[in-house]
Amino acid sequence: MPSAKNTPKAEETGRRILDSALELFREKGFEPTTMRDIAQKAEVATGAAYYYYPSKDAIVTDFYQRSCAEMQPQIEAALEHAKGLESRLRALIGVKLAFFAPNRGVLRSLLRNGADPRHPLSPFSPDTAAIREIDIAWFRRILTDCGMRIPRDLEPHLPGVLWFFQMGVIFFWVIDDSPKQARTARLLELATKSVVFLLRVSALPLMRPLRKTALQLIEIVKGE
Amino acid sequence: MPSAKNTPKAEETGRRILDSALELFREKGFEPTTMRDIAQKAEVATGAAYYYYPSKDAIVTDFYQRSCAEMQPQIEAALEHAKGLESRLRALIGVKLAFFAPNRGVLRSLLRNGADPRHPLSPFSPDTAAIREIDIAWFRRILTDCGMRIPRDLEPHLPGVLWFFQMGVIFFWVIDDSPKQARTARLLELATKSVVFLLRVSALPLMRPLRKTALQLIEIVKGE
DNA sequence: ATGCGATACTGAACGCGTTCAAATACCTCT
DNA sequence: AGAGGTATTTGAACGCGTTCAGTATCGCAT
Repeated sequence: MPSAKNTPKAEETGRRILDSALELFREKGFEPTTMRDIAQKAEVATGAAYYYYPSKDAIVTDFYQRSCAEMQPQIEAALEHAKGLESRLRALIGVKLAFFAPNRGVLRSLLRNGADPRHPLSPFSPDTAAIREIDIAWFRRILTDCGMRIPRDLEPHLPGVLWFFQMGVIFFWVIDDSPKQARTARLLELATKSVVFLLRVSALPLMRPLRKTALQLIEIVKGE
Repeated sequence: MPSAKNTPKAEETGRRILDSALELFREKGFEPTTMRDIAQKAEVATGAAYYYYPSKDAIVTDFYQRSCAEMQPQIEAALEHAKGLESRLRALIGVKLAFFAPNRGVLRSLLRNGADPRHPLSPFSPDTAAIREIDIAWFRRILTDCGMRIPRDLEPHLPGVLWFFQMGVIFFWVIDDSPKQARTARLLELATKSVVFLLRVSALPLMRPLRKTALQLIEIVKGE
């Protein structure tokens, strides 16, 4: 949201800046597009963009936030058509990849500053906590709905772990330069299968010590 | 190597630029340090640095390459004192963390452009292939020396997988802001144990189908 | 209508990484 | 010693993201 300006005219200007930016990003990529380009296309002065967005990166963040909102009904619909944990996981991640497909390059610039939670643009930063929570809630819902027996100790962490898994897939996807990102498609297929399998066997009594170790690792990475 | 200048005087200038840069990086961080700062401290004109280094980032790359060379004997020594796969893995990774400890922030800037193999600074880029190969060779050696039975099909991929594991630890380490990076220490301990355990069970006949799946995942990620 | 405060916008300027034409230092051969 | 060429060094200039002191525009109470 372009800093939530009140008047209709201002909102219009904000949209024009966002739309111009995204079009240019898609056209020539994030870095080659200059703020002067964006302002010119939106028919405002260079500085105007900064009245609406604190930085060039913030435009991408805004795009990402809007996208998340837009995707909610699509995710809902996709989960309607898919039953079972595995196909639902695939569906959930698939919706996101399909949605972002025209803007893969834009997303890449967002993940540039990667996993450093210090950087406000990172998917792990406090600034993006709200979006992250919404995302994680979907995984939580899928897990509780699937009727599968989930070990008590693992349960609270699993949505976050699956979200992390999803981020990995998305990360691979933005980098994947195989034709039509075919490698990502194969990865998603096989990795989802594997994740569900691991989840299944993790409930076996025999697997208790292994599960406890995994749990410890999760806790270390999460930082208590 | 500062573009391999021949005369002694030029080499001296190159070193002065590198040393000034590293000192400033350590002192105030990578981004706050400007090329003008570096040049001034090295007592040359602003442009001179670019005669030796094509970019600010390249200074960090050079530092990284020199570090790798310097670490070789230390690694050799560490492996002398450690026996067994697990403790050797820990020792190998431990040497790197200890070596880079005074320059953790500098390394962070190197990993900023993270995992995009398109970016020349990435540890996965073609430009850094030489260093990567040296690194992987150590893992290969540890594996062959440890006398453990390694499944034939997994064998060619394992050094690369362990190297990837190491990169994960290093990545976690540079962003770990717990006191004295205690979390990384615990992660290294537990994760190394787990990796060796997984390797051990992967040879069990019962695990064949699981291993084949893992193999497929590795091949997808490696890109054939 | 008039004035006034907030909102929306302007464009010059800043500091950055980087480039480059020009100047200088150095070496070699006669 | 001097000419010519290469290696090194200079510092102004460029384009970028960003900032900011100012200007215009608008809604509204008087």
